[in-house]
Amino acid sequence: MINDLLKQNIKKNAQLSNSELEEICKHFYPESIKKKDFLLTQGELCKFEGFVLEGCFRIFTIDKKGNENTLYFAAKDWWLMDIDSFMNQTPSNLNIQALEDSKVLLINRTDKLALYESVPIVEKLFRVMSQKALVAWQRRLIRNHCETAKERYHYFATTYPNIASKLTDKQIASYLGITHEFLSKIKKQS
Amino acid sequence: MINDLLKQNIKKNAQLSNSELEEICKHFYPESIKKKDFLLTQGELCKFEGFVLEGCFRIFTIDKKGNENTLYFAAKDWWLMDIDSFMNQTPSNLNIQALEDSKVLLINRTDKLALYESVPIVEKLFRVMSQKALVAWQRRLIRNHCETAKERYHYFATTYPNIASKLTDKQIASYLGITHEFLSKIKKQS
DNA sequence: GAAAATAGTTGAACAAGTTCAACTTGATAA
DNA sequence: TTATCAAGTTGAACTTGTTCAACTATTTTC
Repeated sequence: MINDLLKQNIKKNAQLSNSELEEICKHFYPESIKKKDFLLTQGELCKFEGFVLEGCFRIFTIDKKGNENTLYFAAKDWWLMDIDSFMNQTPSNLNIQALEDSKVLLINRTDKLALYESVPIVEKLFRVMSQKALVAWQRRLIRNHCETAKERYHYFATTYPNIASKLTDKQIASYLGITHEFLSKIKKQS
Repeated sequence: MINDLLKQNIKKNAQLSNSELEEICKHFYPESIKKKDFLLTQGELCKFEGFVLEGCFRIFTIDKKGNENTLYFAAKDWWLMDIDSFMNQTPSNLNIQALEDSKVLLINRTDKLALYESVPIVEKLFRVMSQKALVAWQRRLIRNHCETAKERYHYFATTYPNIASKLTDKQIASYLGITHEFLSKIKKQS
C-alpha cells in the first residue's frame, strides 16, 4: 500500500485507531516530481503539506545578495512545507526543489485544516511533531553558534550520511551557511 | 486577577470557553524569582513550563569552551522552558536566569500532561503555539546565515527595543553569537 | 561610601571565512 | 561523442570576527 510509510510515520507521533489513520491518510494524494523540478517557489502561497515517499528535496531561500541558503533537506520519511507561508498565507520566501526523481504525498491546506476539526487526534499529532521539530531547530541554532564550520560539517556528514551522500558540496555548504569554496578547503584539511 | 495576562495570552492562540480557561489556569502557580537567581540550571531535569508575568529571563547554555550562548530572552507575556529536557526528560543543557526581580506562573510537567487529556483544546493551544515558535526559529536561522553581525544587531535592537533596553551588551552579544568586544566595535561604527 | 566586582572600550595580532579568478573534473545533452 | 555546463579545487587578497590584554566606567556589596 502506497500509504504504508506515511502510516508508520504518523504512528510514531500519536496513538490512533485504524479508522482515524484511514480518515487522515485518505486526504493525501501522490505526486511525482522530476529531478530539479519545484514543489514550491519563492513568491507563491504554500497551500499544501507534504510527506516524502521517495527521493530527496532541498528547501532553500535566495537572499537579496543572491546567495542560496538551505533551510533543510527532506528525504524519504520526512515532512516538508513552508510552515510560515502555510500558516500566515503570505508569499513564501522558500523554494522546495527535488534533488532527484521523487515521490511525495500531499495534503491540501483546506483539507488539513478540516482534519483538525473532524479528527481531533490530528491536533495531538501535529502538536507532537511541531514540538519535536522545535527541539531540532533549537539544537541546530546552538550548534551554529558554538561550533566552527568544520565541526558543523562533520556533525552533518556523520549524523545524516544517507542524505549527505545524495548532495553536492555546494548544497551542503548552503546548509552549513558557508561558501562551497570554503567547504572544499575544510574537506582537504582532514 | 493575577491570571489575567496568562488568560489573554492563551486566548490569542485558541478560542476556548471560560470554564476551559479556568480549568487550565488553575494549575499554574506563581513564583517570584530574584535578580540573578535561576529557574533551571544545566544538568537538571526541566519539570515545568513557565509564563512570565513580570521581569525578564535569559535562557542560555555554556558550551565546552566555556562560552555563554543565549538561546532567547523571555520578558513579560512570553513562555519559557527547556522544551528538549521537558519532552525527553533528559538533563537540561540550559540555564534559565532572571535578569531582574521577576514573577512567573508555572505549571508542573505532570499537570500539563494531564491537561492534554482532560481539556482537549489544550492540544490545539500548544499545537498553535509550537507552530508559531517554529516559524520564528526558522526565520532566525535564515537571518543568522544571510546577515552580518551588524545587521543582526540592528534587527534585534529595533525589533525588541523594550527587551534590548534591559540587557547588557554582553547578553546581547551572546544572543547574536558574537563576542562582546566585537559588539562594542559594531556599535561604535554607526 | 569605599572596595570589589562586573561591564564596556580600545588596539594589535590573529584566525575563520569570503571573494574573485583561473583551472580541473565530472555530468549532461544534442 | 563531442561540446557544454555545472561542480569542485586552489591560491591570493580581503573582510569579518576573535583573542588577549590593558584600561575606564559603572554597579554591587559590605
